[in-house]
Amino acid sequence: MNTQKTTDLREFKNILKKHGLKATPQRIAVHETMMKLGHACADMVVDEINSSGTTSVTAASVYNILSQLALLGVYGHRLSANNKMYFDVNTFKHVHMYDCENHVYRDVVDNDLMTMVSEHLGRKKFRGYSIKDIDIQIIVHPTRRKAPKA
Amino acid sequence: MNTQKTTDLREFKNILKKHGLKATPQRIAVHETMMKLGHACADMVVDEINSSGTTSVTAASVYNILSQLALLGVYGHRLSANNKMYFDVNTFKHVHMYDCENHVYRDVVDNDLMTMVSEHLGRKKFRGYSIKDIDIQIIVHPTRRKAPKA
DNA sequence: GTGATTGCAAATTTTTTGCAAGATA
DNA sequence: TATCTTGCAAAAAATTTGCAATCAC
Repeated sequence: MNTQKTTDLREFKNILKKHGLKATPQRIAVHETMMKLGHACADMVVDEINSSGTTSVTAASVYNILSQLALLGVYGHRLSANNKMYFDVNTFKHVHMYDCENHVYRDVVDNDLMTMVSEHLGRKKFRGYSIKDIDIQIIVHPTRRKAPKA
Repeated sequence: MNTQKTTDLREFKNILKKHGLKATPQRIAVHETMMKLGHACADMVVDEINSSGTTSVTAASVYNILSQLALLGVYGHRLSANNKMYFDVNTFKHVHMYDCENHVYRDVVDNDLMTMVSEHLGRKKFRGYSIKDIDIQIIVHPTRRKAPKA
């Protein structure tokens, strides 16, 4: 279970160094974009970087970079209902709110809930398995007011 | 939020009829397989059906059938960490246990937990959104000792 | 300098689509 | 019979891979 956070660029470079990874412009750009977007999938990051004009990346590199960082635990990651891998700069223990119409994630900080659930589940035994993580997602949809849809 | 269950074949046919869908051998086979497997993704269903010899289906049809049934709320569905859509015959409100090594889902019936979380979240307000569902997943990995596995 | 990293294009994997042939009510 | 469904093959969409060129250290 991951409980770290990496929002500072300097710290990010330290993490890269610590893992023997080079601080390439692409990696920096990806991380800056992730810090800006919060939750994003590869194509969003690619577009954001390439439209900013400062750095240029290919999709393949972004996929590699994001996966690698997720593997190191620097990012969280999850598959959304629209079949894309979303990465999350914030690896604090938190709940996700997922807008299933617009495919947007938002963090919900609710320590009471996390604690409550963790403690409840900690009391249970799952024969042959160890709990690695607990994932809580609140699936929401925008409260429409005008245009009640077809 | 879905709270129904469809494990009976007769009831399944009624549901099809109710929605104006025909009780084709393929749909029956898919549902029987889903009842047998509990949680499965399209390719698992295809293999299971085609290896049983009784009925034959193509992948495209299984994808269509499963998606359609999920849309009707007959099945639940979720994307797993190995990037495949898993369907779930059981649409009772329940928690999922996900073995992230073998990519296997199991239902965990824990009404206390569901109630606790629902009540807790019901008290919160999410501006502009309505809660559609609450998804709790316990990500586990096998406690290697004597190879639990299937 | 040298090994890590990127870019590029092609390959893989999962899922979807269009349309003709076939089955169901 | 009229329509819904399936099968087939090709198309899409997301992600991965192989390898040469390039860059960070």
